[in-house]
Amino acid sequence: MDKQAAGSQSRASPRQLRRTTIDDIARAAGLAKATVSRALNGRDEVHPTTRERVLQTASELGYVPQAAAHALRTGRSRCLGLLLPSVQWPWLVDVLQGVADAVSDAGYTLLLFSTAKGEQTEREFVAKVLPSRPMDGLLLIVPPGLIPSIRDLAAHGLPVVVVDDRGHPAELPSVSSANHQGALLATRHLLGLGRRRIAVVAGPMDYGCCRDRLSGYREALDEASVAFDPSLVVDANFTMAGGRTAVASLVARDPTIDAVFAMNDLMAIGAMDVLGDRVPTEVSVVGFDDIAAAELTRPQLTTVHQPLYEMGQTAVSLALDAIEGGTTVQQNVMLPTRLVVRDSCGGQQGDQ
Amino acid sequence: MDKQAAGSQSRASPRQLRRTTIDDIARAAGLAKATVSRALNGRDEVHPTTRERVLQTASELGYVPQAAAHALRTGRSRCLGLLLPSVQWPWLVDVLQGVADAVSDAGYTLLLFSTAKGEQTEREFVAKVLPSRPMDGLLLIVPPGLIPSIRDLAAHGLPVVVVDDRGHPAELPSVSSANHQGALLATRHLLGLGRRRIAVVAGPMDYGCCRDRLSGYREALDEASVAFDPSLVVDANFTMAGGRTAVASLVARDPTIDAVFAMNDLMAIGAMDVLGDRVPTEVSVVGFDDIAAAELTRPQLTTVHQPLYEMGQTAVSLALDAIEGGTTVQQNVMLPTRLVVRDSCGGQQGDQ
DNA sequence: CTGTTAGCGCGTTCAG
DNA sequence: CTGAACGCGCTAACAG
Repeated sequence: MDKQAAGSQSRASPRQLRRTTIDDIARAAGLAKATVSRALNGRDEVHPTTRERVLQTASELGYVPQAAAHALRTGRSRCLGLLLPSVQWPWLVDVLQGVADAVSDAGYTLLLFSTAKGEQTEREFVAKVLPSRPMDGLLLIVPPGLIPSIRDLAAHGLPVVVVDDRGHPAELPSVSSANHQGALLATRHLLGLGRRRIAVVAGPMDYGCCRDRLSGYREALDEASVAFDPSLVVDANFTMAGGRTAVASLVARDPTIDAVFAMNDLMAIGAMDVLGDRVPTEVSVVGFDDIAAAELTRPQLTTVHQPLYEMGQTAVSLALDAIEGGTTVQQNVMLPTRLVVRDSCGGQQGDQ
Repeated sequence: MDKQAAGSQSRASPRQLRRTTIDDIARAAGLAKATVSRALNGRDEVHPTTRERVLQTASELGYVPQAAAHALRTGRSRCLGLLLPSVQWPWLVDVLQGVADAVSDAGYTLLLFSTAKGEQTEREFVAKVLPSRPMDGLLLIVPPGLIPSIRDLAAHGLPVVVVDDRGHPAELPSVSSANHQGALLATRHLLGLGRRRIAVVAGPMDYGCCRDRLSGYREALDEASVAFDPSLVVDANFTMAGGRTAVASLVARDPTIDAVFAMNDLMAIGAMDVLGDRVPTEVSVVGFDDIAAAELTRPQLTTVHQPLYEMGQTAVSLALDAIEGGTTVQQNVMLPTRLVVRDSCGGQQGDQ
């Protein structure tokens, strides 16, 4: 009994027409399914004439391979997953766009997972979503905490690429930017302007990027023979509000501060908020990331540019290499940063 | 070379290479695949004891259903697609987060497609990605141009929800915000401040939202018996740069302008750039969207708040209704807007 | 209530 | 070079 009998619409509703399958095109071309499959995928040798006939009727019938069937049979879905905390972190959108474009260029589909809803979401992701294997590779932009459970999955054969934070022993392929170098440039710039009491508004120190940025700061200080003063470093949480309270308490207890190096732009903006008119004449402020908003503040924010879009692209190509090359090539790519001088430090154009 | 090799230890080690299938758990529990499937999905009546046994051994074996197989068999993938121009439009990230959270809450997976790379990408999406059916429903945030081809797909049974722009005859389910009302509130606010020469920096008029915002502006003018002057309306493209040039040319040819209503925040910020110190004393500026950056400018931008996150959530639930209800319920949801008074208009706190 | 039997659409053995 | 089978993992028809 064939419920396939296309003629009889058992349902009255205007449901979709039956999709054309390789079987349809085989019948139309007077060939076998197998031949059609081969011609379409170019896997085996097929007679040029036959191949042409297949391609012809395939396009006539408007054939499009069915993702689910292909995935079931081959075990690969041509999907890439991206796990991130929240798209509302401004620097993330550029990475995301880079990922999205690269994924699309490669003929893949992007699966987006946000853990904004908290740890519950993370656990579910690791326990349920991941093992259902809806993706061939996974890009990770997450706080350090989640990584261990992910590493297990990587060990089971899922290519994983970590973006932005290689604070963890670099066991996983990763893409980061030159955090140390960026902080070095920023601090040198401040020192070049004559600043000596340079406060640091730090991010959480379990982030590798934060540790690297701090070491860059210290290296610049060393170069200039300025002593490192731990009391000038205050921890915050990457938010504007965090930057505000950090700087407020900082200047309250030490009025000699003449510069602020914030480990991201949001905190730098918060700092400028608190400092008000003292920026840039009395106090210089420099940020990190170069998010779009850095041009919106008055004065415009001098900051360390991270090649976020390119980081996204690179992460994708690393994952694709691992997937298509089959090899889990261990690779840790670091992209350069550069200082973008705007108005929040005073002085004239300089550096680079 | 031999991926089978690991099979030797697959029994002893808890990290089996071969994924456990419904078949494994059937064998382990001494039941048939079908029974296991029923117990797991709760579709048919299963004896409580049996069900318990199945659940038990399933969790012992660490069973997780395989997405591809389920999708092939059922025809549904529990995936929702989101098509958008570029995540770099600031207002979009809030919508995106709302979508991402709601999709995840529903136990679905989010597929993200960006057409930032241009029309080429759009065509490929409609021609290749969509018909491969990797998703059960599609959320659309796009320029008006793409809609027609999408409507065809909707007619073939794919639930589609349009976000933000219902300029097209409302044939598709949609989520929008009260654009007319928002513009009305904004313009009233300006008029209440004594402004009479209110320029409009418009977006492209093929967007329904822009037409609605213009009509709101005009209604407020009518209420106040202020004549509508077409020469005060200038088209721009939703960007900061566009806002700058629009306002520059506007004030050049008409120095009497005492307010600017920009149809989005980016253009409003561009306007403030050009107007400089004249804001807010001589010229008031009001925007639309209430993006995060609206609080970053000095003066802070007074603007019309759109419930972007909620719009994303709502779009998802509309799509889910259509998918799970089976019915293509025609629904057009409009969420309220409100005026957020900050500093860019001068005067005192007022209004709504 | 449960087991048996068929496929979903595709790629990949095997024969010919 | 092509065709006929088989099966990926799962659910939906029928029996029993």
